[in-house]
Amino acid sequence: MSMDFAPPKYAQVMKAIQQRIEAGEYAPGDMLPSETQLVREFAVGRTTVVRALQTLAMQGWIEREHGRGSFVKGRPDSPPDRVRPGLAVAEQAESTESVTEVERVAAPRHIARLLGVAERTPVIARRRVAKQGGRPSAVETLWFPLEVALGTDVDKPGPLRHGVRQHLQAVKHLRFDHVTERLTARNPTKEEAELLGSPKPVLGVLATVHDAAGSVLLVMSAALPGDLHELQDVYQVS
Amino acid sequence: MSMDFAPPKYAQVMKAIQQRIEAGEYAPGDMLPSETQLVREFAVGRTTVVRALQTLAMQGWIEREHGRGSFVKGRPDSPPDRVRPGLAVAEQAESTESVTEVERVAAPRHIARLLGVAERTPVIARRRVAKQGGRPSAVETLWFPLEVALGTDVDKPGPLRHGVRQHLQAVKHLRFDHVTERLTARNPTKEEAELLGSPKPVLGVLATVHDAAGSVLLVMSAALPGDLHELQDVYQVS
DNA sequence: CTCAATCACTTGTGCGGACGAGTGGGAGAA
DNA sequence: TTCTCCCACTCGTCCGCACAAGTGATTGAG
Repeated sequence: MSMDFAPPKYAQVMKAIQQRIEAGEYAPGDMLPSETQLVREFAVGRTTVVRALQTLAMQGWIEREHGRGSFVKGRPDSPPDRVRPGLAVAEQAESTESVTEVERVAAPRHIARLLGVAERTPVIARRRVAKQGGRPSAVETLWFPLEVALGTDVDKPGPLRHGVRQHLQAVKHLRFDHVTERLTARNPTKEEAELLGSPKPVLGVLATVHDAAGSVLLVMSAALPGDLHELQDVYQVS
Repeated sequence: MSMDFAPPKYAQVMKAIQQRIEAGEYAPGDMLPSETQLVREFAVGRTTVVRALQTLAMQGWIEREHGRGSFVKGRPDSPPDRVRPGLAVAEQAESTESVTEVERVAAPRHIARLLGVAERTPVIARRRVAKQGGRPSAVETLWFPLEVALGTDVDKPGPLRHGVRQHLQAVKHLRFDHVTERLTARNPTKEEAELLGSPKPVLGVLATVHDAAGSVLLVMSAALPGDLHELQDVYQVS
């Protein structure tokens, strides 16, 4: 029985209206059908219609005027997507060959500083080699404080099929809140060069993942060969 | 009788919760009182409390988890400052020594493609070497289509004291709208290495500056030595 | 004709109730 | 002891209803 869940009704109403706006059926400036009419058309309660309309208004699709009606504004423009290598790494599912090493090691100085622990404190280091078309395309190491790793599988060599973020949230309710990312160009370390099979310059990424309280959940360091990776970013000029 | 209207109850509830979050009474990560408790405390219906909480969640103050509770995230921050080397370069004032070369040259292929002109079309190349503490810290080249450069000083060797952006806006009313930026790690070209005085890997930045209509105003290419530059970025996890 | 009251329509806000589903802990069975 | 089931608690959604308040056209008194 793989019954797919129907989306909530207010979302269905929203979607229908959005589609009509995009299709031009409701043109900018037009008045939408009144709440009462929508109630009849979609056969739902007014609560539901109102919630759909108010959400659309908050998202900028429409404008509502007390006593007059709801009016189409058009598709709201959203901030363009950005490249976030730090998050992508934590999001990524792992495959069997990607995880090469998981150990408990003394934290190197720069990692310890980012994790907020004393130098040489034991931490979990989880190293992975990402591949594209059979060739290694990146070397990534995830560093976890012991408190974070405790009771999870991040300190076990098996691949995490749903990615680190999902895993931490599922088993320990740890939620990612924000990421601090530092990026530079450097030569790969000898070890990275071997794993990558190339001594060419790499993008060095150092990302710190925090929870809502600001505690550091993990640090990610990665080497992305410059000839394979290009980070793109589009932004508005204020 | 100038009775001020009381704000709606859901807004009062929102405001109260926001204030408690700002005051630290509800700290990030904390669980908020349950809907039922808030109903009792504020003496309103659940509809009202739910609306307040859902609005707060949409605005990023809190996070709601089905079956668990509502949790404080903190004051929603405006998008954090990002590093935008592309824009910084155009914004920067030039000093006497920084501009090394201004020529009219045939556009190299990759630049021509970004400018949207045919290969080998003549364009203006404006090269600069940025310095920090007397040492060269970056090599930047700005490429302008002739139509853009016409009537401006960007094709003249004198330094632009207020930066390229200001200059273009002042003399030709050209306004920057958005920037597309591509970033990678590479070895410096022979020329760049000489100017920088070092063969170490560099961050290669290629930025395209557009106006509101999408036309390309200029392309910027830069080499930022990895040992001198680190780009930092902080972002919220959705 | 002018103007004000009225009325039908719109959205804004609010309540109480209902049922569903996810979570987590504790009681009880194995 | 360990595991499973159950139950209390959470939020998610939806309904019907009610009344307030803004808007604009119609009506009717003057």
